[in-house]
Amino acid sequence: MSAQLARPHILDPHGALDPCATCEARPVSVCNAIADTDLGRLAAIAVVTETEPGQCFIDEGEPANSFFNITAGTAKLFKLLPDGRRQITGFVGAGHFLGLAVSDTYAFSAEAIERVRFCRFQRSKLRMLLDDFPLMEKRLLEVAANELVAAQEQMLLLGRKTARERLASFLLLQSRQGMPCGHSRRRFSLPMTRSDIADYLGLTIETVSRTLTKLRSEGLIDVVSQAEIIVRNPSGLEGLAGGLC
Amino acid sequence: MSAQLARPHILDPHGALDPCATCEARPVSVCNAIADTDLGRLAAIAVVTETEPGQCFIDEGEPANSFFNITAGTAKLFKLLPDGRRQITGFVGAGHFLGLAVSDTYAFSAEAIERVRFCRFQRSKLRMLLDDFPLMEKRLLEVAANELVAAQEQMLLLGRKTARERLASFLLLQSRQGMPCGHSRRRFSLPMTRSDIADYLGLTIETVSRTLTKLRSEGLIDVVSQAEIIVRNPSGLEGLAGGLC
DNA sequence: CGGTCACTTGATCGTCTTCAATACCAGTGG
DNA sequence: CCACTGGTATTGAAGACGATCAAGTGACCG
Repeated sequence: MSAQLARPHILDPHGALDPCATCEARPVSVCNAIADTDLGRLAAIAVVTETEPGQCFIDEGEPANSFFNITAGTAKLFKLLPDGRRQITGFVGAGHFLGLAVSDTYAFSAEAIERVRFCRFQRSKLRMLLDDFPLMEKRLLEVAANELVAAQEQMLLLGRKTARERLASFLLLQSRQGMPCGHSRRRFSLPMTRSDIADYLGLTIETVSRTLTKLRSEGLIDVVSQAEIIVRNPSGLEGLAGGLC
Repeated sequence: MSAQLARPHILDPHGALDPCATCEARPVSVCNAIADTDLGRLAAIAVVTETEPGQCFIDEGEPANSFFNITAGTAKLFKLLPDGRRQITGFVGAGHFLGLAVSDTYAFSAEAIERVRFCRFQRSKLRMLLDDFPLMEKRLLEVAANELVAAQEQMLLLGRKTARERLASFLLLQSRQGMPCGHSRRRFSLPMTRSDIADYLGLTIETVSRTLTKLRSEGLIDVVSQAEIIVRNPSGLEGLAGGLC
């Protein structure tokens, strides 16, 4: 018998540390639908992985063998046109579940912006697990429903809002990122580049840059550094964004 | 005792005709996750309703008390900006389930294009029912996942495609409407107006009209009547649409 | 036959894109 | 310490695509 580490109370039956029990993303993730006592089963099929910034960990069109659950860092999801035009469909952080599509290939690509850590689940294994934990399936449905609402909001932005309105909406969204519902930060930093913002808002980097400058000159925001934003006039921004809920 | 109607074999225990057993939308709807023997419970909480074209049956921002399941006709889903700009997020037909949002108010409005028939379910009642039929919850998750994929495709369209490409994508989508996966019709009719198409594609009616004329003059399509389209060159359209899966 | 409504077509305009130059910043090596 | 480099962001000028404004067409209907 090999030497045991300390803290045997968080060892699972196989003698390894249970990563799920101590996972900092659990409170904000679908995993919280699984009781502590059953957490070992989830941990048993989770493969924790880390990626460097700029690294792609999901490729549109490839066979969809895995589900993913982000536990740290930020990634961008995007779709490409044959000629290289790109649409970023979302920025995802800790707690976000990926790969829900029913199709047998991924419908989008995912690339790490910051260093990203995630759990990878083999689809077939997770599906079996879900059969035993209907509560988690319920949570997934909730999550999917919320994402659908967000997607519709983004369609409104892309189809009908001006560049100014898009930037205002985007900045407000970022200021609420990770905050409890109804709250926001006045000061926050953007982990993504201007190019990412442009491809998320259906604009060019030049228009993003120009519009940010304009918003700054009007006193609505402050651009402390390239990545650092301060919202000077939240209600003004909200007015511009046009009733983003 | 009151007089009985004929066809007693499709009477449910309460003596009313079971609408679900004979529903023509059932094969294409989430209801097919419920076994024939349990169908009475679903029918018991379904309120069948019909709406005239142009009538709104879901209003964005109103308390979300009901789920809906379209059984006939076509409706448009849309969001509005305070100044009246509109983005149509989808056209939905028989089998489509509405109201999945977790929020306590609707995130979009729905208006009948053709005469629409749907089942209305009180949210609380359907939620209780779902607890007893996890298979239906599974189906809902599948449906939501598929809609999410479609929404991302639409974001790509709205954010990065030109007017020509948007029309091409839209026409291909319509030509596949209601067809088994991988199939499409060469000839089909559009139930919606140019204004609806414009608000779905993030364009104006003038641009939609002009672009259709252009596609016709190039021999890609034929516009038989205002509502009737024939695809003359499917692969040409697909090339334009740019890899719509 | 006049009215309405949806659609089409034309002319002009404006927002955002494209192309191009410049600024900024961190890292590297002389 | 300072030039050099590569990547990212900003700013400027010109151009294009789609929007806006406006007029005309055709179908349907009372």
